[in-house]
Amino acid sequence: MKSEELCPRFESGMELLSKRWTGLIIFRLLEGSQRFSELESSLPISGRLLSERLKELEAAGIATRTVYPDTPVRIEYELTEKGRALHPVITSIREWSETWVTPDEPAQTK
Amino acid sequence: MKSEELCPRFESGMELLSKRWTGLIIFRLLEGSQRFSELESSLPISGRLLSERLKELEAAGIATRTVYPDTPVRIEYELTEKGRALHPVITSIREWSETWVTPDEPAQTK
DNA sequence: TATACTTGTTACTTTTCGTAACCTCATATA
DNA sequence: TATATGAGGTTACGAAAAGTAACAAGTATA
Repeated sequence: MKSEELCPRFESGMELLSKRWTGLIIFRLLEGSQRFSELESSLPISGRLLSERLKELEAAGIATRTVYPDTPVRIEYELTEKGRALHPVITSIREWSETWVTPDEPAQTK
Repeated sequence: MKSEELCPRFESGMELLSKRWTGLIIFRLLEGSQRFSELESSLPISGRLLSERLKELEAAGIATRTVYPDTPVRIEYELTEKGRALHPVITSIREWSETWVTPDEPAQTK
């Protein structure tokens, strides 16, 4: 009565996406490249965590970081092809949420 | 240059799904109802967390817990309609993972 | 009485998160 | 020269969540 093994790629992908804030950051980046401060002000995430997550996304090949030596410096984060391929995932989560999540279901149950 | 506000339902749904293990538990339950011990042995999650997550899924209306007074007692966890509606989400994550996650990308980078 | 089985819970340690203060680099201003 | 300003972070530290292992409740059988 054993279930099958988990596919390691699926497990790995799920682990990436199930880190807190990762999904929302990708959602924002799907709208187009974003600066650090734009992400920070448009999401309920602190600078420390945002910095950490962006490094993880870069390391995973999902986003890129580009430095523009303007003044003051401007840094743009942008999805790679691998990152843009997450569009259907985010879309399906959004569709499910719109249908099934009730408005009185608070994001944080603190 | 402000981004739009996040849809509260989307944010809430994302938060649910981005809790560690939630996605994998739902993946297993999509295969059919499962007992506590089946979930525990088929996923790399400890009993303590599994118990916690199943309570959360029940509270969110995604899964149900049914007691069968066999001997020893048998308890089955099963998805509700709201839970089964997550099928497209899990499927899209699986498709993305199979295409984009490299085999050498370990689930845990410990 | 003792043992076994399932479904958890408790106690404890380690890791991750959240908050706020601080740092760096490049200009701009007094 | 001194200091102020803005972007993009980093550091320090207490709080919360996760990981681990031992134990407990309920029921049946030896």
